[in-house]
Formats: sequence, structure tokens, C-alpha cells
Amino acid sequence: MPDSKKYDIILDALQQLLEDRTIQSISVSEIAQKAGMGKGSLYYYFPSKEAILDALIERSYEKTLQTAKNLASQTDIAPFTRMAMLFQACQNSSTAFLMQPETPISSAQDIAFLHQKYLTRLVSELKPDLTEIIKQGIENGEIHFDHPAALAEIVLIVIAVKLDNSLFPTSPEETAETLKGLIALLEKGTDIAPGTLNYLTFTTGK
Amino acid sequence: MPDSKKYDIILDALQQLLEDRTIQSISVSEIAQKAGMGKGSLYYYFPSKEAILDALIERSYEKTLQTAKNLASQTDIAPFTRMAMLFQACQNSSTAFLMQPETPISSAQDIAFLHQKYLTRLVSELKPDLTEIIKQGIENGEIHFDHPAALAEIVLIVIAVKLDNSLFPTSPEETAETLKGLIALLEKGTDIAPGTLNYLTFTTGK
DNA sequence: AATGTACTTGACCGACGGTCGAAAAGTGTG
DNA sequence: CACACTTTTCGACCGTCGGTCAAGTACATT
Repeated sequence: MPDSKKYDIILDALQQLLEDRTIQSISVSEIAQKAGMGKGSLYYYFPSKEAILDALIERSYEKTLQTAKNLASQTDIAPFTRMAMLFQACQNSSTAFLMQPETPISSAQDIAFLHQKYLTRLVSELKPDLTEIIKQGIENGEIHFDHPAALAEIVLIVIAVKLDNSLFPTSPEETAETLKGLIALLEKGTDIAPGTLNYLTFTTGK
Repeated sequence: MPDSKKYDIILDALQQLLEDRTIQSISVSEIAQKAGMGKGSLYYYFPSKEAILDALIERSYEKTLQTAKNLASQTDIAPFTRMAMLFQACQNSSTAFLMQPETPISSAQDIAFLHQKYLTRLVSELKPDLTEIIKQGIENGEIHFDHPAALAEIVLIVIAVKLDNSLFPTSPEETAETLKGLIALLEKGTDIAPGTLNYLTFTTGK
């Protein structure tokens, strides 16, 4: 088994570079330099540049995803509280890593790619957990709806897409309006008490 | 004014190449060769390779988008009929162009990019139109909901994401289930008659 | 014929992702 | 320590790519 510390050093280097640069503008040699090793060494640990990015994304959301997964099993907490915690965890992790503060020319392609990788992962990983939470809400009689898995996916897609503002760039007001609409639709469509989901509006705060 | 026929020849070449290849695996020289001209000529008409792709996407959905826009102004047709026509137009255009039948190695990045470009455009362009349709449904008393624009965006996002199966790959059954859930949520959440939106399930047929 | 303009071209450039063989560092054995 | 052997490091090198550009062609206009 190879020295796993080296993996993290490389990932750290890329993450650091990614803070104010785009993937395509970052060369493999640069990552190697930042990591303090030769380019060849990178290819000893990773098969390709893309694999490094994949691993970084994997590592970045490992923790978030894990806490989300734990949440689903904590049946003693009320469903809506857990949902709130789950969304909070999502947005904490999303903004921190993905938002490039200064994107000079950014050829659009790499940003798009980065965000999409994150989106896909988030939705597919969290869907079973949110489904579980919703199911318990249905059993408790707090939610009335016949398609828990579908509901989970719908909510996750909309939330993920809207929280990631670079996919369909909209003003903060418009994002808030969409979220408000989603809340209204959910509350009315699942017979839960109005206002129960209001915590969602807080998560839009930048 | 440059010969606009040349633009289309180049776009045709790329589209043809794109049918069984990925963007990143297609070199600019190849596009030029297929278009029957030198590489330099491409750069006389387009500033970059990405610009060619953008133009192709633009051209591919120009017609669809135009018919969708016309739909919104046809107030004599019932809102739900117009919505159905709009979705039908969406899915016809999406599958035809985006689905690469044989993607041998396809580095994920280019597919992702292509699909996302389409998604972004579809949602942002169609949102105003669908909003208009919904607003008229509200005025008619057929739909009861306070956030027409938000509803339009939510529906478009979910539909677009789910129709494009490569973003979050799921089985046809799962897609159908999600769509059924969306219909149920919409019908219950907007007080429209159950079954009114059933045409949505037809659009999932491959 | 001469001048100007719109268009074409492929050799060329710098940079990139990835390879490779050799060297260095680490490890176990006697 | 010497030795064999494996693991790790490395940067010169390779092929390819997107993009540039000076030279050229085609063709009006004068």
C-alpha cells in the first residue's frame, strides 16, 4: 500500500491552486510544483489529471456526505430538523470549495465541469438518505405524499441546482423567490403545516 | 458581411463528427477537414473551438426555442395543452442531438459540458414562456399558486435534468417514478384536477 | 494593369497531458 | 556492512492540440 499521505499532499496542492484558478488553466506540472514533487510522481499516484480532480471532490464531500448519512439513521430527531441539518450541511460544503472568488477568464468549461461533478454526486448520494427521512415523516403522519423517493429527488435537484448559482446564474432575490415557491409547493403538495419549511430560506443567505 | 453559408458548413461538419465522437477527441483540424477547408479558415469564422460548439448548440435549439416562444403568445390554446406541446418540443430536440450512440472512451468532461450547455440554455430561455403560460392558467382559475415564475423554474429544472438521463443516470422506471411524483406534487400543490398533467409521463418514453 | 479587399491556407508556435528509463531511496536478509 | 530487490522520484522527452500568422489567391473596382 502506497504512502497515503502523498495523496493528500497532491490533493491539497490542487485545492489550493483551485482557490483562484480554473482547472484547465492549471497544468499538471504546476500541481506537482505546488505539491513539492516532480510531475512524474503525480502519475505514480494518479492515472490522469482528471483522476486527481475526482479524488479531490471525493475527499471534499466525504465528511459532509457522511454526516448526512448519519442523520438519516437518527430517528429520534424530528424529520424536519434532520432535513434542515442536511441542507445546512450541503450548503456549507458547496460554497466553500466550489466558489472561485476571482475567475479572470475562466473558459466556462472547467467551472461547468466542476460544479456538475459536485451536483451529480450530491444528489445521488443524498437521495436515499432524504428518502428515508421523508418516509419516516410519512409514517409519523407529518407528511402526506405517495412518492417519497421522487419527492426526495425533486427537492434535491432543485436545491442543488439553485444553491449552485453558477449553473443557472440568477440574482439572490430570484433564487430566494424560487426557494419560496418550492416551499409553498411542498407545503401545499404534502399537507404539512405552512411555515414548517421556512428554514430553507435561511440557507440561501450568501 | 461574410458568407453565412460557410458558418453552416462548419457547423454541419462538427455536428456530423459529434454523432459518434466526443468534443475533446475531435481536433480543430478534423473539423476543418470535414468541412473541406484549411484550419486557418475556421479561425476566420470563429474565434475559438468552443465558439464553434456554442454556435452549434445555438443553431440546434433555435427552432425549438422559437416554437416554444410562439406557444406562450397563443392565448387561444388552453394552458395545459401549450405546456404539453412545450415539453414535447423540448424532449424531441434534446434526445436527437445530445445522445452520442457510441462513446468509446469519452472522458466524461466533454459530455458533461455539452449537456450542461444545453440544460442552462433550455431552462433560462423557456422560463419566461412557461411562466407566462402558468400565469394565464392562474388567471383562468385552472391553477392555484402564488409563485408562477418559481413554479416554472422548478418544473423546468426537474424536467430538464431528468429528461437528460446522462446527468444523473437512472433507470427508465426510476425516471418515470420521479416524473409521477412531480405530477402528484404539482397537482396537489396547485389545486389542479388530478390527471390533468398525465401527458408528462408520455414524454419519458425512450 | 494596378490597387484594395475578402478570404484561404498550412507551416509554425508554445503549451499541455502523459510516458519512460534511469536514478535514488527504502527495505529485508545474511 | 554488502547485497539484492522493490518502491518511489524525476525531468527530459513525445505526440498532439488549439491557435497564430505571413504569404498567397480570387476577384471586384478603378
